Amino acid sequence: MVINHTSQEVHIDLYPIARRLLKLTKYSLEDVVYALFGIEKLKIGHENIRLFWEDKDKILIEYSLQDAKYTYKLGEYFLPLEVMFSRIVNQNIFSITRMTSGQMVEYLLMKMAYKENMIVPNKPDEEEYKRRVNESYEGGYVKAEKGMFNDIVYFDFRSLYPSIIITYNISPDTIDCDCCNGEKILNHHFCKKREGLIPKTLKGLIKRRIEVKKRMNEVSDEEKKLLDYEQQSLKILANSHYGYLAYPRARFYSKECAEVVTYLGRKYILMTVEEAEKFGFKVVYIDTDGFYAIYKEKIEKNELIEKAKEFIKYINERLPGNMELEFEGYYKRGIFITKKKYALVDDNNRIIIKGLEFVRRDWANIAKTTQKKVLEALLIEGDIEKAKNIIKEIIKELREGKIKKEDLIIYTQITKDIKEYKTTAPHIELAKRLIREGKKVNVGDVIGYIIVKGAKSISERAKLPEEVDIKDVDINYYIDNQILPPILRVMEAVGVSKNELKKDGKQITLDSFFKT
DNA sequence: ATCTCTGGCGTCGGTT
DNA sequence: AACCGACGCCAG
Repeated sequence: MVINHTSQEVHIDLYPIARRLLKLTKYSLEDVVYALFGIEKLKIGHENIRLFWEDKDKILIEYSLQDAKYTYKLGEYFLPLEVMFSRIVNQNIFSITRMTSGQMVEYLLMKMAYKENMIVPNKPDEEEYKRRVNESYEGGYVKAEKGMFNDIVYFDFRSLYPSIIITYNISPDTIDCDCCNGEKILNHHFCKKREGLIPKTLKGLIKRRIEVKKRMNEVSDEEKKLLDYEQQSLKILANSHYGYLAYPRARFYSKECAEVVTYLGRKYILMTVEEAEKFGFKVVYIDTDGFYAIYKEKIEKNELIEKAKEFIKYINERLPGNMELEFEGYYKRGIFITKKKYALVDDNNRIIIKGLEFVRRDWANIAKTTQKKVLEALLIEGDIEKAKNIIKEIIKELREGKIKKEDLIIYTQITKDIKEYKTTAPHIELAKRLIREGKKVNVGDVIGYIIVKGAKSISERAKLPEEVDIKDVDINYYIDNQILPPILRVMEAVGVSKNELKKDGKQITLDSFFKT
């Protein structure tokens, strides 16, 4: 896909951009373009090759026109961000579009190092790379309490890791310098006299972002859009610096620096949580740089929000450097299931779902939508009985065969060469069979499959959707392994135990309970 | 030929 | 039945 700028020889290949986007989805390029821009799907594939020969001109013109539309729309949508990266990192757009974030950070740091008259370290050789890969260290702090809560507030640090790096001057060129001998953090100290390369770079990015955001309020809508892209790209780059420090192929690698960053992150989130509890909050969920809390006693919503703002003021007066806690929002109800899995609803009945099966690609649609309906019943209406009825209803429909094939497809990605897999799994076994049949399966392909009836293992019963007759679908698999587990986890979190759901039944399966 | 990092859950298919 | 490694995908 190519943009040709007629007045000069600008030649931008949009495929790398499209590929990056597609990697995140289970959809084809055509599907995505259709969803984003509403351009009709059209392929010059087997389906219309006959048409191609019969009516060569027409189809060729149509195809070309559509290709141009695709290209234009993709460019319109993605190029501004790439252009901004290009300006900040000072590399041409062609290169930028095929760079990873790690590479962009590296080029930016090299540019800064040049300005500072610093010598840039070499890339590691393979031996050094392997050594680095095996170095591991502790990351963010996570803690979760199971249950449903009302009147929840969420606090989080504004760019926690970047602000720690700046505040403590953490950088490969400042760690354990010979000129200072200050306070030790994890047995390391950081130079007090010279500003490090990474803090300096981050400061620049953040300062520019603040300026851009300020300017956004003063300009036309047209210009505002562009500034928003600039602001976004600055944020992405700033947030990538911590990861870059621990990236084994980085020139400016320093596991020690990364380790200190996460250590301080844990220290500050725990300290802040402790202060919040002293302030009267009860913290129910913590993850890395933010936490959800309720108030120890029942108070009005407005009062709660006042307390939250008071706490923000109190804590920010005590946080060092440019570290800052923010009051992100109020939620009228939330269900916390495990670490990394929870759902919330705000005042406008907007539901936020994190980590649950609903947001994952590798669960069948029927399981995901059922979970969402249950969450809606619980979060918006607080109605456990209604949630149970939804489950019964879905299972009844499934038994009656009222189900679309598409809702049963499970999508899983092939992430490496088929020969390298050590275990058997449905998508792997299916991919192996496709290869045996002479079809091509590439790394990165997303395989969609449906489980059919039979006595063999699940892997052996995974079939391509087009091979499956709806009558052969293993409904029991979908009920017991797809629909029930995700919703039971939700129900358990709101205090309905599995046993309770089973009633007094000993051999009564969950499935049969829901049938009645 | 790689693809910024760690923490974490849950499935599948094995083993004991 | 309990446990474990490989795997995929998500949160932050």
